Amino acid sequence: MSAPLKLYNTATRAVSEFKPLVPGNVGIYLCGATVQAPPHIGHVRSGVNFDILRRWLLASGFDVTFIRNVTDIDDKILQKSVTEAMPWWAIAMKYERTFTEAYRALNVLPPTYEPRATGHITQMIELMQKLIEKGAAYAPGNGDVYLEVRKLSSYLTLSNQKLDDLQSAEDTENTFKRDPRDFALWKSAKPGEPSWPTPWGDGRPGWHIECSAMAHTYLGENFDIHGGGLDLIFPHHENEIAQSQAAGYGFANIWMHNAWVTASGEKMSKSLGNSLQVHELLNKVRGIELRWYLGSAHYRSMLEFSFEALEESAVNFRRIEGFLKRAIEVLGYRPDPVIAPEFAAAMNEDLAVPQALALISENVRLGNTAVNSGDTAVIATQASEIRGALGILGCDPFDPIFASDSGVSSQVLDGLVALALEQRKAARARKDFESSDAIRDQLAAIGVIIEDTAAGTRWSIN
RNA sequence: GGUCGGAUGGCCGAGAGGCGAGGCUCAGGACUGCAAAUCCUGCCACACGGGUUCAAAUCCCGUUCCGACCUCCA
Repeated sequence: MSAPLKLYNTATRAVSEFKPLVPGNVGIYLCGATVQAPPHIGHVRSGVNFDILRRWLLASGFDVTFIRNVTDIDDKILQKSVTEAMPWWAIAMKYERTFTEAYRALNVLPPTYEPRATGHITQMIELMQKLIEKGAAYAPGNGDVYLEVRKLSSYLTLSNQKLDDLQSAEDTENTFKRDPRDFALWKSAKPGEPSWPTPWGDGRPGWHIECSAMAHTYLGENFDIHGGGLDLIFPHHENEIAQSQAAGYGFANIWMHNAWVTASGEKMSKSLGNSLQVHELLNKVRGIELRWYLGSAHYRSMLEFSFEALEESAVNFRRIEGFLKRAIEVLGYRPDPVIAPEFAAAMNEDLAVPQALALISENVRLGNTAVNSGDTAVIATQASEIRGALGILGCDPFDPIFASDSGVSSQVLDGLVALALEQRKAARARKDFESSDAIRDQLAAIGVIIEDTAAGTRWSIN
């Protein structure tokens, strides 16, 4: 490829050339879901954004090891366990499935591995042991284990804060901390809650330890990219860095954070709560259209959600899809995906998807003009470039994951529509437009849209 | 209080000293029996006040407004 890939690094607040630790290989750790509720579109925006990164790295010739964790134990899961009267592990699995389904509906590639927190207790204990040995962490004796942040040589470098400037936590009930800013690596067992044995007593993981342990397990002491939502910078990622570096690991080279989905300017999870769940929106638009929408803004920009914007975005996508369908009808085959140099240049500039979208629009325009004039060479070129771009964005309509059902039922459908179109054609031939329009209206009423073209009448399902 | 990010045409959304972003909507036009689809044309915006410059949405200074995080939110 021509120009090198450049990425924004939250740690340096700058866009710089991406150089993997091992040439040709990229290790990515993405903070995945805490499975305590079904995913809303903010969750999957993160999934989609990093999926685009992954696909682009793959297309650029890298081998990518992509780790996306599932945090299947935390306070809220335990709360849900009470309110939903189910074991905590059943809650976790129930919601993990909803995430898996959402990712699948949006064509987010399955990670190379998807570790669960509770499957890595051993690694967490090892990490804590190391931290205690090095004097970075302490076990006050009640079963908790804390990281002593005052002792760290550096802390809060990612969020650029000063320890003393932080508003102190309100809950002063915890008297086991040496400093209110120390955070729990491990929490002592409370009655009725799940726990695992450790040298310091029975308990369960704190929030941050699992990611450090799992990233270390699968990607090693140093790896290339760590990603997640903007809101994870502090405390989650700061604490991951603190733990890992105190243990002597280099940890992540580049930190990437996606911005939120907002509504009326506010972070969606605040203003709309859980109302924008993925499965709800999939009743309004197809998965490929929702993905197109979520991927269309730059990953570091807030995406201002509205149903109108979603619908507009879907209309835009259907125009692209419409050209591809027409192109294939004219050509008689599916042009193979090709990565246009301009598209590559845009993607290499910190994944400038909006610029890439403008290029696709140009491709569509040129392609449609070529369809009108019958210039098959141009049609093929434009269609190939569009498919190449859509493939990276995870929105290729011919991706099998988006394939609509085929088989017997669609054969019958083809036949029925063809029958109706024959009738209409006959009516038009005898200038009986009243009848022909009636057929068109009736088809439209059941969701079959028809278009008369120079090459004949084509139809599609609305 | 600390840290970080915004403010762009009716809407979404890029860009970042001069050269049209793009999409959606809308208004004309071409094509069509009429539609639909498609193409063409138009709508020329950058929170406010100063300044620098031949030239500022873009740089500098100041102001206003909005949002996020501050120890279990993507």
